[in-house]
Amino acid sequence: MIDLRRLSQDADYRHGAERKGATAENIDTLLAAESRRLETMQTAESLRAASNKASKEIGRANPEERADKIAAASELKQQLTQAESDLAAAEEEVKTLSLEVPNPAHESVPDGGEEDYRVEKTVGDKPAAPKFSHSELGEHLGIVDSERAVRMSGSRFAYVKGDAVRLQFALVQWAISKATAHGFIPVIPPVLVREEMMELAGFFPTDRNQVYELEQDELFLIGTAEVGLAGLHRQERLQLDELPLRYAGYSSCFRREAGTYGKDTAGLFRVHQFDKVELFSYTTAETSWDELELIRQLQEEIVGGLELPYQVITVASGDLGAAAAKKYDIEVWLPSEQRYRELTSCSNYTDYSARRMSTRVVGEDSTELAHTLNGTACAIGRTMLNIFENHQQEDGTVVVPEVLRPFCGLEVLSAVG
RNA sequence: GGAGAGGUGACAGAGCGGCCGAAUGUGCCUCCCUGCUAAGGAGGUGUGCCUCCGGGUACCGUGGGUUCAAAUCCCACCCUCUCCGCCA
Repeated sequence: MIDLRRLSQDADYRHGAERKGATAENIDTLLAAESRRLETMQTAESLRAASNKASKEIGRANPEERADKIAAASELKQQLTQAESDLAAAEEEVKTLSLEVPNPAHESVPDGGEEDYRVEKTVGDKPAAPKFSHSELGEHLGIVDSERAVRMSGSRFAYVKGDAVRLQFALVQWAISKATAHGFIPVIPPVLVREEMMELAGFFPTDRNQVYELEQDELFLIGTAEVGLAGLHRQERLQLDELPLRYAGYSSCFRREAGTYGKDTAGLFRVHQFDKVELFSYTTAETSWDELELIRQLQEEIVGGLELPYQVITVASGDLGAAAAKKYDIEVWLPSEQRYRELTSCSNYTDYSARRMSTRVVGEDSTELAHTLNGTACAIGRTMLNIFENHQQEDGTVVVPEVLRPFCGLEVLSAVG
């Protein structure tokens, strides 16, 4: 949720929201609704004050005065009921309209849409197309079996087998050890959550059709560990000296991938179920921008440590999503497609998400909303497939990155069986 | 899945429909006393929102209801705990 007071008073803030697609009309309508809400709230509260006062007098009144006083209080109560329903309507309107206004973009974010990102840096050499694409390689070695998974569960599922499993666990261990070194606390969150948590974490209603629902139990399968980490300190007041609070959540993630028919159908690139280590930080307003850089740096350490060629981009304002004020993506060169594909991303949500969650920081002499950030430490499936291609030798064998060897004891991936 | 108990402030734990934002105890903060510490004494100690900065208002698991008035009565839901069953 945006800061309505600031939206009405801070021109830069307002401009940031407009850069993300909120129209002047959206904003003015919202602000008008907000001032109506404040007005009706004041009316309702003063009526309630009068009503409370009248009620208290009844308790102290003589028996013979009671009837009159009750009648008078009853009259006030009717007015109050009306005022309260006006207020509820005004609040509803503000709530609905505020969903249309995204978290303002940071000044360093370029204008434009999906294509208008800014490349911040490029690292590593881009290999030529490999002998096997990642999906061919998986089938070739028998370590990713999509064909049988179709029988089991349908398209966009896979059996991961043999050395791919060992590689997966090595990646998890490696990523978590890197994150831990930066103070991130490892967490395994629940993968099934209530509807309310999906809303509070900002995934509902927007991404509702991307989420699996277990109707019988009214629970939802998370699409990322971010859900559990964002909700960890809901309605809590964090102490300034315990910040930043950093978490690295490891979980399976489930996505329906609605509306992606025909895209990336082969291999592990886009599947309904995958594992991921997700970073999440709670900070103050003063430190969140530094924290974003820290997360990005950690992500680069991970991707770079795996010796994958990548570029870092700053996502343009129109492609940010509602919550992010700024977002970096790390895109890895995928040799079979001869282009960069997204592997990780990290965002500063500033206070937008914390406002909805009511996560606050108690300072020296004031309490303010926390700033939250999140980022991918390692999307296992996608990282593996990037290794399959970028570390593939001319003969089609795949060399395991140095840093993972202590964790899996493999130098080269072998075929199953 | 079956049976029962319960959800009140940092914690423990009271609370007749009005004088309850809520006793009391512990903890915490300030001060006094005191070689130090402990003990003892005095005062203070929740959060959100609105504000003409005087205040006002809301919150006792959540949401409804009854009433002039609800922590207190009614309904539904959620959660926790105990026992039994099942189980990685």
